[in-house]
Amino acid sequence: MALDHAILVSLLERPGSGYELARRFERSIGYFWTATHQQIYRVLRRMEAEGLLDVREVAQQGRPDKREYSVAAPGRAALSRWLHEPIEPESLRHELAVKIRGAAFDEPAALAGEVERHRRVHAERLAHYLAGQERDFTGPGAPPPDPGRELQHVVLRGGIAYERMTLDWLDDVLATLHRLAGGLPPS
Amino acid sequence: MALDHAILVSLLERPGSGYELARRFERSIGYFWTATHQQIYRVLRRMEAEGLLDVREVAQQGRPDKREYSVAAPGRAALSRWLHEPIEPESLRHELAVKIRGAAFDEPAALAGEVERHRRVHAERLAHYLAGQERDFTGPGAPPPDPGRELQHVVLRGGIAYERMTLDWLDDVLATLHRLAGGLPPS
DNA sequence: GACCGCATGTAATAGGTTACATGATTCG
DNA sequence: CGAATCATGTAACCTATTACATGCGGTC
Repeated sequence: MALDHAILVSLLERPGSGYELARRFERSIGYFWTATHQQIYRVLRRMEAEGLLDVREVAQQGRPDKREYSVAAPGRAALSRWLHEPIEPESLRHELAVKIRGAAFDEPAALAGEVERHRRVHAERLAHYLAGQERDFTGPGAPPPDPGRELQHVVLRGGIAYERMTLDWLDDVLATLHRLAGGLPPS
Repeated sequence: MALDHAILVSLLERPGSGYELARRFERSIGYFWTATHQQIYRVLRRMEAEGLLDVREVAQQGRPDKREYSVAAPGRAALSRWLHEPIEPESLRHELAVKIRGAAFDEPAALAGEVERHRRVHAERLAHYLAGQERDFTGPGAPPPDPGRELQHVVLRGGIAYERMTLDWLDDVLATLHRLAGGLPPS
């Protein structure tokens, strides 16, 4: 049920439509929780029916109308209850690692291209996070800090640390694949 | 469909029963892919029906019989095909990060206990990985390296790097929560 | 006698992805 | 005129989790 809570947090940070939420799940919130628009619309309907959210139809000029959701009192209470419950520390789910172990039963060197592609994607994500950090937190035009922003920043620092760690690890993987491919480079 | 491939890799590394696979998914393979026994039994049945796996009924003394699965030729081909397909670099899914951002709308300090609990779990995992590394790869009794083991080792190093990064990040989170709780410590 | 480990499953539900569908407006 | 963006949804399917269920053998 964590999508429910991610939506509550995002709507508390700023009310918005399903479409806007879907876009946030491609950026900011999406750094650590993903969801597609189909899923978001489904959950929004359910949460509205459960009385956790309020809706306001907003007419717009030059654009389709939208349904702007905001968090109702019971929604806030539900979030608060969840925040005080313990959750299970979660485990990784890393498909590429399955491939790497599987490479032992195929040509290990054939995987290098795929690993390099992943490396590029992670390098882009890191650059994107760093730009966001500069823009929203550490740069000259950034708004002054407050508790909510401090917490957003520490989560972003987690994303940055994750991408840096991943890049280092993928370099290790590439070096290992090259070593296995024959030429042992000088140690 | 990645559970299928994780099972193929694990059975190629060593044939085994559903029960044994479930145990491996709590250790080694489970470092980067999780699955419960219910799911594993269901998928094994399907993969057997699809001809990807062979089964052998093994009678045991003092224990229930078991169905030992191994990878059939079509299974090996399916794995090889998958290894040559690109996969999407995946995104994090970190429930604790949702909680941290949500803490802005509750008492931030109340989250410190939960974060510390997660920190302890990750410290235990790191210790467990390091012990496994010593036992299986770097210690004196470890078997000699071969390509398959090198690849297992580089995946384990990824798990170690992940846990170290997570511990550092959780320390950052705790420091941030304490700072928000009032006393600004000397910088 | 109670509990743990080995071994296998079913059933119900929840969560998530993919494909399909519609319709307006703006930009090149 | 075509493509992209804004905006909302349905339907089918697949994947994953939780709860329930059984039975033997060994250990405390």
